[in-house]
Amino acid sequence: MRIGTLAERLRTTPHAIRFYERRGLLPVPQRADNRYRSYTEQDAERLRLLVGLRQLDLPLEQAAALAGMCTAGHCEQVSEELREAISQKREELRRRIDELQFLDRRLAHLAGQLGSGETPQAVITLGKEERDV
Amino acid sequence: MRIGTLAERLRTTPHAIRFYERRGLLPVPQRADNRYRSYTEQDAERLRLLVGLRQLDLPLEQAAALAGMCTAGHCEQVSEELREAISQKREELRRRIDELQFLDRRLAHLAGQLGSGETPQAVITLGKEERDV
DNA sequence: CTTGACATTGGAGCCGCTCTAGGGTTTAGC
DNA sequence: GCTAAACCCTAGAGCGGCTCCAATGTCAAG
Ligand SMILES: [Zn+2]
Ligand SMILES: [Zn+2]
Ligand SMILES: [Zn+2]
Ligand SMILES: [Zn+2]
Repeated sequence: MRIGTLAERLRTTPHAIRFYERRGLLPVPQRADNRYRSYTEQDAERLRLLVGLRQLDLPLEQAAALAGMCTAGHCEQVSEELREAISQKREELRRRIDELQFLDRRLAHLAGQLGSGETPQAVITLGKEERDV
Repeated sequence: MRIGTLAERLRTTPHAIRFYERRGLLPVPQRADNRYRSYTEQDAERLRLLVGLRQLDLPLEQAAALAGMCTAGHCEQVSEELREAISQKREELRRRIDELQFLDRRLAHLAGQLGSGETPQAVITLGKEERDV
């Protein structure tokens, strides 16, 4: 299978696949006579795992490592590490969501102040730094 | 005032300030005899606005542009543009928060499946691509 | 005088792609 | 057989917004 076909099947792009390869995150595939990359079903399966793990927003290196292990049959260990990674990611998500919601409330408040005639300087307070130093 | 002092007052770093300057987002400050950057209160005020706007997570270029305009006295217009930018940013935030919450639910579901003995491959479904093509 | 904190410059590194330039190859229709 | 579209190749730049590094210069306190 050629790179475009593989990319389409996994809803990614040839660029991304080549990028993973350059980074050493995927086994170097065979080449046809015309130098086109030629992927097996096993290659595809491994990449499918990698892409799937990336969609969980795991760091690329970790996603690639887990995909490699799993393909090599260490599914138990992958399962373990994955549970751990998921729990960490969920904590990170909770923090991030809180941040974004906080920012949203701040923006709502600001919009209100601007609407009632406050100047930008007055509104972008930042605490007028010097006061609390 | 030197760059370190200014950075501390605005809770940013000398690196960041020089970075803004290199990007042409801040007026080039005067230099002392020793070639150290020397900032006036007006410089500080302008940077304060920039930093404040960045904390609202406006794009750097836009934050810098608004800070410049405001410093130049076009506060009305800034106020207008800022309201618009805030409303757009809030939409973006809503979308982003939805995404993150969706991912969080997915992760929770996955953790459950892994806990009840499913293999990673089975769980990182991705729809087993071929089916819906 | 020495030590340490501060300043200077230019440039690399982070993340994970995405896109471009400048080629070569395959494929479908006519 | 020919042409045009769509694919493939490589190497490298670019994105945002800093952060950090190296190598060097400057200055205040003890
Ligand atoms: Zn496995
Ligand atoms: Zn208020
Ligand atoms: Zn103003
Ligand atoms: Zn289910």
